Amino acid sequence: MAGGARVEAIENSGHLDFPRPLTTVDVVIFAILDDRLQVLLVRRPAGEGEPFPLSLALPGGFVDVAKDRDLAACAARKLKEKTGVASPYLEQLGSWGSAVRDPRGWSATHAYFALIPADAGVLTGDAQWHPIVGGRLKAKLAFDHGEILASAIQRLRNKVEYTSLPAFLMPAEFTLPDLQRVYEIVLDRPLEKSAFRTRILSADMIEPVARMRRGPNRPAQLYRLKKNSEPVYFVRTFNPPE
Amino acid sequence: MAGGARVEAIENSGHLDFPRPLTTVDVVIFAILDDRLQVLLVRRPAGEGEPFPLSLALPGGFVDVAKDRDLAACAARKLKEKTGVASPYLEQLGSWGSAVRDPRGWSATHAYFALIPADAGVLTGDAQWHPIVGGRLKAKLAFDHGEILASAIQRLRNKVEYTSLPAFLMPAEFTLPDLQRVYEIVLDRPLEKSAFRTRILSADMIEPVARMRRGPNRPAQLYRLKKNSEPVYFVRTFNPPE
DNA sequence: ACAATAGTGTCTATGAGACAATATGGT
DNA sequence: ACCATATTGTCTCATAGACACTATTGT
Repeated sequence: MAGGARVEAIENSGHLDFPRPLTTVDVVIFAILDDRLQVLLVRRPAGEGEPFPLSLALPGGFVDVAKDRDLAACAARKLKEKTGVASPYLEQLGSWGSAVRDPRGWSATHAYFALIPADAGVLTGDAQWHPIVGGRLKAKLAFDHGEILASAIQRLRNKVEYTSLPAFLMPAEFTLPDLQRVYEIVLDRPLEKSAFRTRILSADMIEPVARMRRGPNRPAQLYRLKKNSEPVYFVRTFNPPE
Repeated sequence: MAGGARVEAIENSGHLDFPRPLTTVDVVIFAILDDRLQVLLVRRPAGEGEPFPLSLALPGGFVDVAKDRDLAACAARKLKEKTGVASPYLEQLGSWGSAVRDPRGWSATHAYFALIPADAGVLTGDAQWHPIVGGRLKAKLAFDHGEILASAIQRLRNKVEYTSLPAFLMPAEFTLPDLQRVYEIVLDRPLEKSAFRTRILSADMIEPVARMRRGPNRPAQLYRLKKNSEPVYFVRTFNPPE
């Protein structure tokens, strides 16, 4: 911070009295629905002076210096408001700031990245799920939110290669084939069954529960995430194809 | 942005008229000097009303909405001012914002992370190198800069396990043993010679130049980074010990 | 019995770790 | 010749990929 910032006291006052950028927080919220990766988007308001009226945008908004203790709390609040989910996987994605990204002036947004289980929470208000097809969203988004979303998708795919992140997209109980399907949906390529099982089981991240999933075929063992739900890092990626 | 943010228009204008956080950019600049990883720090000014007077801090300062086109440009400017280096490896580290990190009020900083070669640039002004010993800095830093630095060290170490990042800490020409030494300094553990060479050479990130480094023993081939200096991601980490 | 999916085993390839062997300069 | 470091090779081990095989349910 502040190498040269001149802070003058109140009498000397007027200190810190230079223009400040607008400060917002936006959240990229992913879930798996209908066997697809989907992202939660809201529609911009149409009011007078609103930028990008009625465009789709990431949920987010201005930091409320009275209400938000810190950035992560602000992101968690926005997530809770839109989805009702209280303790998801939430990590910081990065920040985007420039003179031109918001027509109202120099602005910087702190972007977060959340994974929630398909069965968690209930949508509130104007938020809706939109599928990611072929690693992209069909629609154009307001501001630079398209860029932010692309960055989130890339980060997710990247991390899925070598971490247990998809576990946070799963419902409370799930089978190994379920989990593999989620990995495959995110990576958009098939994975090899036995290598997948070996990796996941030796990572010690899930534990079997006493029930099986039954269907018109051989039942499958149900698992749940182990308590300490930190993501696990594998020492190798899934070897990319080609 | 702005899903629910109530922007009150007085009629229509005067909106956006709520308190905004202070916005700064800080840069964690690493280099290898004296066979150690070092970070560039500045001393805080002592003036009236300055927070953390005379403490050590990361170089940085307020975003200048008149001068800085975007956050990355702001970070590059600050790096240039302190080191004279124009095009280093520069990536975003994350952002830290809260009501209490700066006594002057709610503030958010966008932290960047730079790697520069030992022989690049010349320090200007108040900036000085400080060694990282045992993965930590001895001194306490102003604000939450200790936390930001710790995060940068962790990110660096993490990425060094599976990327070619240390290449950006090297001078224009270097030998493979030089590069290995830098990896070892950052990771603070020895690496195995032949595995290291195989990995680096098969990554196609460096190319031999026509000269050798000569000394009191067998000469070593000099290499340089290949043109497109994107970092390379390996599919495995260096296997951690134990 | 059959279909369908769950789960295991076998074989090969790749690349890391350990460590030995060889190469090439200066002195 | 000898020292010191560079560079290469050999052997073993872990894990991914390919793919076949076995297991267990409902119908």
